[in-house]
Amino acid sequence: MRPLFHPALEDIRPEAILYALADPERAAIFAQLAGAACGRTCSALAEFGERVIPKSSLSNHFKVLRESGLIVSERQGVEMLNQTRCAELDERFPGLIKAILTAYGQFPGQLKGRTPPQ
Amino acid sequence: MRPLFHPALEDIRPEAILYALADPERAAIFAQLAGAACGRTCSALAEFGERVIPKSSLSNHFKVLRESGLIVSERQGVEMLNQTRCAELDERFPGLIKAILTAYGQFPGQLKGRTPPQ
DNA sequence: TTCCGTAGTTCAGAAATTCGGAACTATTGA
DNA sequence: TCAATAGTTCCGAATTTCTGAACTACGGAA
Repeated sequence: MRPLFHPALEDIRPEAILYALADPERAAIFAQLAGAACGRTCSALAEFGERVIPKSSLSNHFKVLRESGLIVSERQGVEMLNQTRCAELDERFPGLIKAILTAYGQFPGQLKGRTPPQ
Repeated sequence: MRPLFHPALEDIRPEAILYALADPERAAIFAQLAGAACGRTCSALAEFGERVIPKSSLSNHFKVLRESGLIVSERQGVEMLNQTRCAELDERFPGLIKAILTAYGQFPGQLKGRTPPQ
């Protein structure tokens, strides 16, 4: 298992962010992470409406989000804890993440992940 | 030659916009259109740094931009005049287009299209 | 220490998408 | 009618995406 790669803030590229969030499943995962108070595991975000995302696909989604610079993942025992890099990102690309999440937010049917438990 | 399709404003989807602009070539084309005072033809935007974009690829880029709702294309004699739908889009997805163009703008090497003649 | 269960990663082949040259269509002007 | 220009469509090759199956990593129980 190779160590997880996280790009430095200055290496984050806009096209990678747009690519990562152009997939509604990934956008839903990211939106849930952005809405959660604390980090969340991969498997906690495996539902997208009716569909249960296969775990290899889910793993790949997290990899894309991580390597594009949108999230940080940290191993916590058996699980991975994932968190957004929203604050950093907003410094680098002002308004970008918020505008994207707002745009998706206008499509109630679009971000179909399970509502995070409070 | 089938007639050109342009989605209605309310049918424009955020994932389509992100997908279209996740490609640096398309983003460069769009940025130039956004910066131009008047509409521009396809062939006027065929350069991306060193590379000359093949015309079938260029045609496809314009199709993707058009069908995602980012531009309108109108035949003007032999040519096509292309313009952005920035104003409309900003109403629907506030701040989105500007944030994306600003993000790309931070990478001088990224948007390599030819500078439009004044 | 070994074994088991859970969480996530990696691999590999199938399916889908993208790329771009060549052929085609549309329009204008001679 | 013909030639030239601008852009589109077609289609095969190359690349990318998807996902089941096998694998790795870690923790807990005995």
